[in-house]
Amino acid sequence: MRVDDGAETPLLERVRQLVLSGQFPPGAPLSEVFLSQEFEVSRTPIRETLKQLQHEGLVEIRPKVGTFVREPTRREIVELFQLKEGLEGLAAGLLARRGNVPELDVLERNIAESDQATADQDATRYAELVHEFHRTIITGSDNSKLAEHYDRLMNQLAYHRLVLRTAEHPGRIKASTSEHRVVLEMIRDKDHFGAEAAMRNHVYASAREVLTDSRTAGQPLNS
Amino acid sequence: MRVDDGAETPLLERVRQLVLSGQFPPGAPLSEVFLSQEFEVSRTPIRETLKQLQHEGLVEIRPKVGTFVREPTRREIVELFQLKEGLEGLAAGLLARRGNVPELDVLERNIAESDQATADQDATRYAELVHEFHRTIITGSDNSKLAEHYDRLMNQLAYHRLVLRTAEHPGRIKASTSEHRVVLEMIRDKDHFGAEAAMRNHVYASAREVLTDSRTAGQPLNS
DNA sequence: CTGTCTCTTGTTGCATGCAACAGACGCTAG
DNA sequence: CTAGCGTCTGTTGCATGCAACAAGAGACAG
Repeated sequence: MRVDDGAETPLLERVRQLVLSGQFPPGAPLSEVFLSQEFEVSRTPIRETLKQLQHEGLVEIRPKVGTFVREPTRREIVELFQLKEGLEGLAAGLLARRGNVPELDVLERNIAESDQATADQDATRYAELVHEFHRTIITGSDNSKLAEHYDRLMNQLAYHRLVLRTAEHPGRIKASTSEHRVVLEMIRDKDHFGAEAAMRNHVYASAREVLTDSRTAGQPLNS
Repeated sequence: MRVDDGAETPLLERVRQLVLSGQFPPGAPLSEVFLSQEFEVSRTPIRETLKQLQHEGLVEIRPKVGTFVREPTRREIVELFQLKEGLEGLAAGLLARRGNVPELDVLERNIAESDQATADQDATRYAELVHEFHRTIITGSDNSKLAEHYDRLMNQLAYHRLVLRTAEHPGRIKASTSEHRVVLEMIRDKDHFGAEAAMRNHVYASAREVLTDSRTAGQPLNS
């Protein structure tokens, strides 16, 4: 089960991508009639979709006024990263307790491929692999509710938009992969305390990277 | 900001209470027309409400078939308690870092009142206070996103229904209040590692109590 | 008696119409 | 020039109509 129901409504996905694409600046109005024309459906399903997106924190619905693209404030991003640290740490700890599960080999391969991508200077592929590593930790925790909340969190963070910027720091890349390796080692040792701590340190470090970077880069992270 | 939008729609709250009240057994159908008559609104707002409740995990919408009351499986309850442990632990740690904030005095008073309620054998009041203690930890973490996810989690757990059963174990009550005291002490000492650990231990212990109790009690926790 | 096919009924999913409201613009008075 | 007021447009919120679909009952053949 992913973020909403069993079979993700294509419409929800499409509208979400539209707002995540960034082609609407924050604060831009998303009128129901406009979207219904854009996606060739009636206002009713658009309405339902917008409510979901509001719930995910991607848009803001001002009652009787309209729906607007919402960019998280800097403070919210900090909060979300704190949560991310907690959830991923929890997941790593749970995964460590599970012993030898196939996810561990997936992580192993991920690290190997990450090394390869680093050698190839393939930043895009590297970003993908990072995402995959973290996602595997989550699914490997074997806790569907945790996964649900995590997906929700990542949607709110619009994570890929953030991580692309940091993927260009070569120093960070090396450190990050090394941290991944430590996490996996701890998990293999069934050291769930260590795994949780290592994962949290890793998330914390990457969050710091993203936040300090975006501050200087003057991205439109309002407030 | 609470669980959904700024000003909680009364309808959502009312329908949620209806399904949480337990007067519909799990699996019972919730037809839109029935609810629309029950609450004297049209099907459209009912529909939106049901989608929200599905998202909260309280009902299951089988497309083209209908909406049904959903009781979390035992496995899901375990998962939710794992999450609860993580989130509340995280919150306690964050609160500990904040130094002297008014929430600490609220917690202090809460413990005092809990002692009083214990002396008075007032189980209902005690359950309230427990809930309040945990909620204060959350708000005291000063992380609105954490609070959002927490509220969502608690809705899924239908927590009060569970905790009422455990409130009758006098031994557990004493231990629980004592654990609360330890948590507060750690927070006052700004020992965020200790606070987090203490909080997690506490949540873990109470979860164990609830789960072992309900297993023997044969509550309708299916699966 | 059992398996299958059809039909019927109840339900959802979506489109659309209408009323109510928020906000902006322009006009007027001071 | 400015403050205040009225109107007007665009938008949402909700009600309702209609088509499509799923599941169950019943009949019928084997």
